[in-house]
Amino acid sequence: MRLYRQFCGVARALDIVGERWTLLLVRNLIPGGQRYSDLLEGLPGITTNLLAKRLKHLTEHGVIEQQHLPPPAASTVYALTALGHELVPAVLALGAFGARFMDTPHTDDHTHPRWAMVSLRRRFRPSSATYAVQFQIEGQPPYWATFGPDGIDVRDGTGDADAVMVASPRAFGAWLMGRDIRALHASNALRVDGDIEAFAALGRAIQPL
Amino acid sequence: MRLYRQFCGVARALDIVGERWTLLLVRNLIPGGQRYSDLLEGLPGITTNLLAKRLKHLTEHGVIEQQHLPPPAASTVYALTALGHELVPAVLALGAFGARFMDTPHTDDHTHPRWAMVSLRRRFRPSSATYAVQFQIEGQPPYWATFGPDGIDVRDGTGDADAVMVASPRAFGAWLMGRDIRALHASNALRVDGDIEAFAALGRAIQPL
DNA sequence: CCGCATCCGTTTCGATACTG
DNA sequence: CAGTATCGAAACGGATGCGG
Repeated sequence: MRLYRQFCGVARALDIVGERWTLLLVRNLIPGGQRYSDLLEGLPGITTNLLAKRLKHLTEHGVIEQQHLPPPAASTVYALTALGHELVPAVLALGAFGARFMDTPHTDDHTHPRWAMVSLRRRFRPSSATYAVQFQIEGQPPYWATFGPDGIDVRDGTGDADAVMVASPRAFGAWLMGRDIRALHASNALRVDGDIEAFAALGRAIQPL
Repeated sequence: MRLYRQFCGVARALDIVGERWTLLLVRNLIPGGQRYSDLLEGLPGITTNLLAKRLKHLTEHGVIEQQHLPPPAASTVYALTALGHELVPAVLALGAFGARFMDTPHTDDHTHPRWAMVSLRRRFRPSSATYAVQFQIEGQPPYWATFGPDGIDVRDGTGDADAVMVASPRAFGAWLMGRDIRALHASNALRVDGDIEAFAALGRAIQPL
């Protein structure tokens, strides 16, 4: 791999995460660690050899690490290290820039709930009320989010929640694009168990794109 | 050029500025527009064909534009558009990440005062006092900075200043690395005309790397 | 099936030479 | 000064193989 050899923070960062696919790989790990095959599925178009190469490269630079889950999980996942999490502001800042180009939707674009989950971190504006919610999106691992005056945290997993959304990726996407949660619930596009006001509050706190 | 084709802000951003050299080119334009040859000099290692290609690509996407300066300047410069300036937070965020790898200085790294000027934008912590200063670095175009409680602005050019630094790139670098301005001035490493307290205040407001 | 490694055609990049 | 043209080297994309 080629280095810029510049005594500059931006160049140093790009020496590590400037190659193709690398920052998207980091993006997908922000909510939590993932297995090799999960990453392949979440990065449509990447090839297996390149994914392996990027994983090795990021591991060597301390951005990610392999975590061996205890039995009976019997699986290893790649997860961001503390250093890797320092990249989150840069990923979100790039997302904020790129978001303005999302109004022209190329028809054959891939979509993925995980990318939208990450985008919540920059679209969220602190709200007065504090809630915890759970997302059960069809075909996806569960996501758990807590939000309030201090910001939002979205991550893989489950936990105590004021409300649980059970939805298809399509219905989840509609809600993220601004559709009212009560209207979606009333039309049976999705189901909410618990205090639906939690999702209504979150919806109001999310900025367009 | 290859697109990721993902409906995601991060991917959209990388479709535009994810190629090699592109974000470094943007970095060099943050203080102000530059000519083709200025960019070549400020991006050591880039080749002329690649610079031309990147300039065309960024122009097509509205990130930069050619500005034709009025006579007698008789020159055209490439400058960030309003859209291009929206990339500044992302560039600075990457710089903040990469800065932690600058403690291991590869001996053959290139250095450039312009990169350091850009880094001031993220290293500066709002100060109580408001000043305007001018940098006259040997072999470099003049830089003008204003700073105070609201932050800092560093850009190409000249203006009313409380103090003017006349220094070699090396002395300027020493000051940026934390050396006291009065000590440097006393040792004749550089010259300060005007209120030296302006540079002392700026030095105190700059975080290490 | 998961987690890669290998092979190979295509694209991009880097180095140099050259032109309006 | 401001690029364009050419060509070898490296990176990337796609398919396939292979051990646990």
